[in-house]
Amino acid sequence: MSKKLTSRDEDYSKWYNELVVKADLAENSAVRGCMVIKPYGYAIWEKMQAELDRMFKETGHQNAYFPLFVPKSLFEAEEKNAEGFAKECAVVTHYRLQNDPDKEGKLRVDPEAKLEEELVVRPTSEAIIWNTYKGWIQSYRDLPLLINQWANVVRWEMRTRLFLRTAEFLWQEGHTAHETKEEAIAETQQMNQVYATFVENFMAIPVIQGVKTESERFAGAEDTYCIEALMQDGKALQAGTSHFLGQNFAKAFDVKFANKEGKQDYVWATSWGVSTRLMGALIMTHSDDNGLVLPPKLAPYQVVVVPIHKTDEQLQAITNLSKTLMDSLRSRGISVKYDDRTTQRPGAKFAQYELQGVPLRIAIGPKDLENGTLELARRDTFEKINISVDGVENKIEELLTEIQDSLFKKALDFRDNHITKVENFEDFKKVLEAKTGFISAHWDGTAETENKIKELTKATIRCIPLDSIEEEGVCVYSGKPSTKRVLFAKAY
RNA sequence: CGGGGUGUAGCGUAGCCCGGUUAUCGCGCCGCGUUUGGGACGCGGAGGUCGCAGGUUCGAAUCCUGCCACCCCGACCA
Repeated sequence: MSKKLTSRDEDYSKWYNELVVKADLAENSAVRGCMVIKPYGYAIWEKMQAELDRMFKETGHQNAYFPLFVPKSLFEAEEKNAEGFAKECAVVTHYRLQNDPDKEGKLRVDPEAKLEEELVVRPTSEAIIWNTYKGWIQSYRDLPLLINQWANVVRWEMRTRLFLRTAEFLWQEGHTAHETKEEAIAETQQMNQVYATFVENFMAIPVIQGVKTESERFAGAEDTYCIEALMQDGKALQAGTSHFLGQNFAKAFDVKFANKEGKQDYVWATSWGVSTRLMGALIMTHSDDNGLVLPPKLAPYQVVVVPIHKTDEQLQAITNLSKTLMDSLRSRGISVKYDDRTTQRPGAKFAQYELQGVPLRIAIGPKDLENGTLELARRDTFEKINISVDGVENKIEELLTEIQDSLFKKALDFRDNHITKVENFEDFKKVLEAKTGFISAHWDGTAETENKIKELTKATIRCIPLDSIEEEGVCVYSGKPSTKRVLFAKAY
């Protein structure tokens, strides 16, 4: 009914869902828990993919592709990993349908076509990849093996949410093999840093780099590095993870190599991934009650031009002027869309592009034709200026940079204002209730305390920040001694 | 799988308690015209197995039974 979105303050979830649908990013599909990513949403994902892919290649990685199906026997080889994902696996048991003898026009699963061995639809690809790596690695000369795959994975979640948690999602997963423990750890850290750089510089989302506690660690990993972001509702979002897998998978899949001394040794492994969940982070970090706000580096088009006219002659003149301007902008690498639809009025177009988060909007009307000007409007601040067409390219370029920077600063301010140091459990609960956000507190290092706090407050340890300084303190819950603060928060 | 809720046009809904003849309204959609500097207006029009299956009744969107789906809160999770 209402063309406006539900306000963020009123109902954050509702706002989020409406925004995703109305900004034309994605919608729920008829398939349970799955999502249709619409062209506009996919265009943003493609920009993210392109930049990440570039960064992966710059750090020496190559792309490859592995099967969707993982035979159960391979899947269960690394026990902890299998156990961690077992509860959310889709499993293929048959390979054929047939006409149902009891129901005209219906099909049924052919009971004769049962697979010898069930196939697990990959919830992650360590198993199938490490089983393949066994054949690729014999010598230290084959190492390091630095491979990334762009793929879809399936995790049969109970409750799903557009982009943040869907039964099927798109991601990239890097899987590397190394000669030494040190090298593998360095790779794990490097890729976490790549993620942090990408998310901050490209998506304008500030993140905290850290290490997961044992209970939050990836199933089968020795150590999980992560980047954690803070959403506008004060909840944390895990935006990416990078795992040091030790020799767990090498041992499970018997991947040995001859080292320089001629001795057989197991390789050291890492895996790392980010998913379409980043789209959720993007939406929840920058958007407002008018819709999506996109950082210029991610916007499918950075500038939209809306002509305003009464007569065909005016439209023609505006189109001519716009073409020249757009050519000039495009030659500077700025993407522009020209919207001369006569089926929508200007106001409707303005509202639509605000909803879709286009960073800059240009309106050109009859008055501008006379004066040689145009109206330039910022999506993030709604600031409008009338400016001469001559030399406007410089101003546009400048504004795009400024918007990118100011989105990051705004998000950073918000994030930093929502990290609260807390010394006792009463304050812990108060801050979590009233202010929300991250809580920086001492923790005694035990899973027992971690679980108890989770049980009592729903807050989890998001990470032990990499830059956490050594300081004497006592655990916020147990009162036992502690040497470091960790970050707690309620999370998505 | 536990606790709560909802299913009426593409979307959002009224009607249901207290059964009654052609199922309400808004958005969107189609046609014609007038419009176009912030979500246009007028007139006309199309669109419905009222979630599904039974039952009660002269008559069911409305009452009863069973089933299904979805949403919210838990548990699980990138």
